[in-house]
Amino acid sequence: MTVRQIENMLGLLEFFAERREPATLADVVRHFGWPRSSAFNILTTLVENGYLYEPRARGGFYPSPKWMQVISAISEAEPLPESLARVLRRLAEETGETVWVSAPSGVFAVFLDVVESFQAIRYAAKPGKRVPIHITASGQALLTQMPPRDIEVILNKVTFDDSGPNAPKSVEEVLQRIDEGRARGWFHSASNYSTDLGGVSVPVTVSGRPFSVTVAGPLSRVQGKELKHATMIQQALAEETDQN
Amino acid sequence: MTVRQIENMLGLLEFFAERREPATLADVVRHFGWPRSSAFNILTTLVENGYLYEPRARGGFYPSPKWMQVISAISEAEPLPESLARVLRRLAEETGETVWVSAPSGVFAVFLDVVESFQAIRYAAKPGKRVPIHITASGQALLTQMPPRDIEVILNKVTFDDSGPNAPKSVEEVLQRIDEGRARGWFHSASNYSTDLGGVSVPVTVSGRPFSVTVAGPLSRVQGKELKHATMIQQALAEETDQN
DNA sequence: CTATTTTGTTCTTATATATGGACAAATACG
DNA sequence: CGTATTTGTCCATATATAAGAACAAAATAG
Repeated sequence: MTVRQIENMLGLLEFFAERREPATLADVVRHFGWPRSSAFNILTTLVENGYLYEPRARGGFYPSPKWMQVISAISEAEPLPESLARVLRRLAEETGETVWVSAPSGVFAVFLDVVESFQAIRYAAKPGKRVPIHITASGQALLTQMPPRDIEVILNKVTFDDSGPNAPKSVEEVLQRIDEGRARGWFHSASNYSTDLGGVSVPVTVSGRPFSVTVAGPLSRVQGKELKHATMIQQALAEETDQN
Repeated sequence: MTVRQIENMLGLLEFFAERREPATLADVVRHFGWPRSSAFNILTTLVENGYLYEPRARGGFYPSPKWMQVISAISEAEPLPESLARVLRRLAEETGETVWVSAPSGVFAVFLDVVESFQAIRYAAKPGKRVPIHITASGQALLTQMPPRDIEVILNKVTFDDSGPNAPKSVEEVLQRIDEGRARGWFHSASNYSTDLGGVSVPVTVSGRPFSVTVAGPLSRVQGKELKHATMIQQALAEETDQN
């Protein structure tokens, strides 16, 4: 079961991130269609805890710097390695496609950082996006770095429901693709999950944590470039990171 | 009424900010004493929305970089003016006391940024802290920058419940102190709100937004230094900000 | 200055949901 | 390798709470 009020408040945060200026109670109500009293309760809760304030005296609410204080404490403790950020920037330039770093999260791979392609037709994704770990290139590149026991546990829980046309259809097929990818040094996907999306992913371990770096775009544009992209990723990783 | 689930999730965030490493469901339950199923629901909600992930495959949950993405979008839009940050750092050094910038928030003044004194006995405060706008020096320095109409509306709503020994006791007294402070160029408080706390605050408007800069510490240490501190704040503001 | 509309706030109750308990899966122990 | 313990997940229902309605205070229009 999901907690509605938490989703509401995440929605509110994203609302402010887009709007980028204070909003009144009425603005919030208009945007979300929430009952006034409910919106009022949400705003009040945030205000009383110091996470929302009224910058210009009766000119609406806006998230306070307290967020920054808390979040930066959190992300300084377990930061995305700077080397991977460099790799992303470099690959974005070299490939012209959307590139990202993922990490495992249960039966999913989460995107930790994304640099979107500048091209009009591109794979649009944001940090926090999750894709099934077993049928995507990003995911398989993560799985391959785990001890067999962990892989087994995770694959025990996956389903093959939301797969694309070219996705593996059983745990055995997944294990086979992992073996292939491991031997090859990179993983690829062609409409495994999102139709018409093709991508190449390379596993990398930085300070003991498993990541994968992926380059992806519309199939029409990336097909045939798998080896080229894989090599670019590997080279970028080799040159930008020390401990690998 | 306050929304419990939102407070829970703020608590969770602060828990991670202190802990600085992944926590399992069991860790969370132990810390908060929540029922397992409830904690599970909260974690699940955050995970499904991409705000929490499992960095090391079955090694607990941790907030994802998605927080950073959203929060930095928010705080870039309405940042604390860099000039005020400089003022704070300088005053912290010069005075050796705790210093902060506040902004209005309804009947409260919120602390936007704080630099705590390094001394053992000091006023300890964090961004997000709120104090009554009408009985504190920080608050009065904000009020003095508002049009009379706004002041009237705000003072209509205040109460004199949680006042310290030296606090003004009526709206008239507040208005009088504001007049005095405005004439003097700075506001001061001696046990107005927190007993034994003394402080001096100076109003400043940056790009149309009202702020106040405050220096405060234990009464025993700051008493008699009001004018000195006020002058230091004014000088720092004059030298570090252009548009004032 | 008065009437009208908008915005913020309080309260009660029907309704959504937090929770206890029961289960399953994984890990630790003997 | 079998048993005990810990951890994660599901579900029905008693309980907390979200939301409608009604009010008050400001802002805006006339």
